[in-house]
Amino acid sequence: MPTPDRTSLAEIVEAGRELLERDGLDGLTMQAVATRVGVRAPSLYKRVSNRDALVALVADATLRELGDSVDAAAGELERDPRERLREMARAVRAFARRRPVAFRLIFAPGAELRLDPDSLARSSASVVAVSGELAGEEHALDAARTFTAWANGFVSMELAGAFRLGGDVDRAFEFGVERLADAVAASGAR
Amino acid sequence: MPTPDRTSLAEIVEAGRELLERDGLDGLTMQAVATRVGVRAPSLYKRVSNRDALVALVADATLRELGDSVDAAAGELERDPRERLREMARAVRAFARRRPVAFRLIFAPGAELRLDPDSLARSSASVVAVSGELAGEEHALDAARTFTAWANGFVSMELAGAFRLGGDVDRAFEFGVERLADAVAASGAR
DNA sequence: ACCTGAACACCGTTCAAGT
DNA sequence: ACCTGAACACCGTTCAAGT
Repeated sequence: MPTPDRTSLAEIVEAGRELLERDGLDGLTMQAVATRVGVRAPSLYKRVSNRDALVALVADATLRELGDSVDAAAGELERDPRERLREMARAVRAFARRRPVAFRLIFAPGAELRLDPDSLARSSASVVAVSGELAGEEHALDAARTFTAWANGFVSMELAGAFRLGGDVDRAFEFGVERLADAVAASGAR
Repeated sequence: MPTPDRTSLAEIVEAGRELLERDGLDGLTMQAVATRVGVRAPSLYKRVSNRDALVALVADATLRELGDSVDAAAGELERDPRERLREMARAVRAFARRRPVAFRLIFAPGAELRLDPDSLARSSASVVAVSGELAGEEHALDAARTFTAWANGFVSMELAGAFRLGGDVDRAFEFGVERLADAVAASGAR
């Protein structure tokens, strides 16, 4: 005899995202998620195979949101590609500040977490496009990887509190964007 | 009546490092460490205040080792700074492959982990020095941060399996080193 | 068909009792 | 002064029993 559903996968993932940001990865427990969606912990296993799978779903949702933010920042095709690259870098940094815990989860996951290739592809599409404009099509992928590595690395180090030698971190960020744009553009000129 | 020590802090940290690499952060349990050093879990609390503190000691030991590797790769002062920068980047990548779990732990720590400022300073000294040679003293710190962000970002993404769009990752790495060296050197010319 | 309480194995941590 | 067993609170996960 059927019972009406008392929760849903989407609600569970959303609860996971909120708990992750509020209480860290350790605070994302099955019991806390269950309480938040109004159910007992064992019931979660009807929708999710285990905690790691739930963490992966949370990471994937965040990766897609990041991809959308960067896409939006990339803006119109007509604009100066350097300006678009700059805006994309700022969007990554703003996103990391909005969801610091999830950002770390995506870019330095535990060994078990495998990000969905489709989500990865979507999240990098606009970076590859702008990089191609700057560096030329045959260097688009290498240039996109160089830029993405710098942006994620900078933001990760900032979140980790690794910039402790003084100096102005905002200025270092803007310095980096301009140098990266130059570097990538230079490669197109060869 | 005193009892002879059956273990030491150094031995505990070393056991933690081995377990971390072998079984991941989740495998670094107080019980596993205790077994490995031949003691019961409660005894560990004589030398370490709790598990997080032990994890921090493990991270710090790894950060110092990374700093030493990069220093060694920086080599002689007389050599071409671009070549030195290249070797330093390769040293970071080699280190990450040797200790992937610990590398991730350092660059995307959980919220609680604070790296020791002294260890951070030591590990970045030679990068700042070489960057200063390339970019000029007044841009040394910004340039070092740009380079370090790229190197750590690239290696972290590689470890996370984030480069899935095909293409040659080794080539992307070498492309990145050359572009970063150019970018940083260009800033010295202004 | 979904939900629950009970149960199991495991973990971090504390503490009184041993030597 | 260090080490231990026992205990507590907590977690992930399974499963038989309820509706």
